[in-house]
Amino acid sequence: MEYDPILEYISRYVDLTDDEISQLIPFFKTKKVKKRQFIVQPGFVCKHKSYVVKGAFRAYLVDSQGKEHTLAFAIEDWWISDYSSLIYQEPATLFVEALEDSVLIQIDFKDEQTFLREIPKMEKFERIITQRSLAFQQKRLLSNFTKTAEERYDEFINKYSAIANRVPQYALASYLGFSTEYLSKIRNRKTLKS
Amino acid sequence: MEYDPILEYISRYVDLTDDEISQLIPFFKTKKVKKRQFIVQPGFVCKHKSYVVKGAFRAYLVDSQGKEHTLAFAIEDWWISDYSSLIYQEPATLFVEALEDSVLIQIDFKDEQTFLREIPKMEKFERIITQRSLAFQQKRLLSNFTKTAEERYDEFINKYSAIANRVPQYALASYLGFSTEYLSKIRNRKTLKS
DNA sequence: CGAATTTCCTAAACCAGTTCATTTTTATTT
DNA sequence: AAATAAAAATGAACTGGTTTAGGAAATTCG
Repeated sequence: MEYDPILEYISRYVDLTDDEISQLIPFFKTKKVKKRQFIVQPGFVCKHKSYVVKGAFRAYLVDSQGKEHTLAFAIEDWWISDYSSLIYQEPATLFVEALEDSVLIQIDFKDEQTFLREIPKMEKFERIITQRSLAFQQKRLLSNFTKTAEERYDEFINKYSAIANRVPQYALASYLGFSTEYLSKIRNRKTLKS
Repeated sequence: MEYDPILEYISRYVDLTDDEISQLIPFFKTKKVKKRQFIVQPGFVCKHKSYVVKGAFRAYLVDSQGKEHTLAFAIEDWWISDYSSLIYQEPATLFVEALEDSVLIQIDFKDEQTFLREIPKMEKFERIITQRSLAFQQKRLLSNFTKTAEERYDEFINKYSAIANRVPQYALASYLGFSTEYLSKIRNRKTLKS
């Protein structure tokens, strides 16, 4: 069924009864977006969290000098949003852009507050996936501190080759925290060696 | 009472009944630690999360070149631990060290699993504070990407002067992601200006 | 298909922040 | 209070990564 992927995702962390599943389903909304469309933009409050059924996204910030910094990627079976904007319901600072024609399942922020009250197991689900995101973010911060640009590149290619092959290189460079020019230099160094 | 600070903290996010409070209290353990003592060390599984009643701590990593990188500080009314080690119950990679003689309230990881089952409101509490930590971490990552060393220093001094004045400068430099020597340079530049 | 736009690559000059080596200052211990 | 250890400052030489400016490929779309 249409919502099987997201239900399967949730069931990895909590066991929902059939009843709970039917309570939950009305809160899901499918949304299609075309390449280069934005689902979140600075200045507007982020109203839902999005689960990627098909396609690819990036969340990025444009700084005062006009440079882009990618905070997150999402492909199939990942979530994406402007997290601060969503939980505090304040204007977003990030762009979230489709890198390909994509399909999402969205959950409205207010709806989520409702079902968290109605289905306590969903509190547990939220708690667990947030804890995991936090652990992930901490690893990334440490990786940025302790590793060189080239080491971070290698690490990403190994861990997330599925993403690396699908996103533009300028997006990858801005995720890893260096310039596109330097990414070229790194890749060039590597092809010379082999 | 001994546990008032932590109960007050929890009550900012959820309303506990007197019953729930008495259910919860047996899970708290007070612990005193001396300056330079470690409450978490690499290789050992982190067994509790700690709420700081009095004192100051830092969580840091030592990289392959022997350099230290501070992931977090905690003073009164903050929490600290090696988060990954705690939630996955795997060996820690961080040191968590007391920067002053301190007093903690600790919650054992397994005990927490128990009361999360017994007191559903605590699931909500955990969910909310984890969400906030995640939002905080994302801001920090973006700040590292978009700002210069001096801007990050200024920002920290403004937002967390209480911490900045209490922790050694090498710890602050390693939190902000640059060398102690460079921190000296920044401070020197500033005192010349004024 | 062909034109326009977006993405990717190259190379030299440059700079923010590091490294190394030494000194001064401040805490801690006896 | 002296002795020792820990933390902070200084300055010169250096380097990892940026900037600027240009050209070559690859996509997109009428």
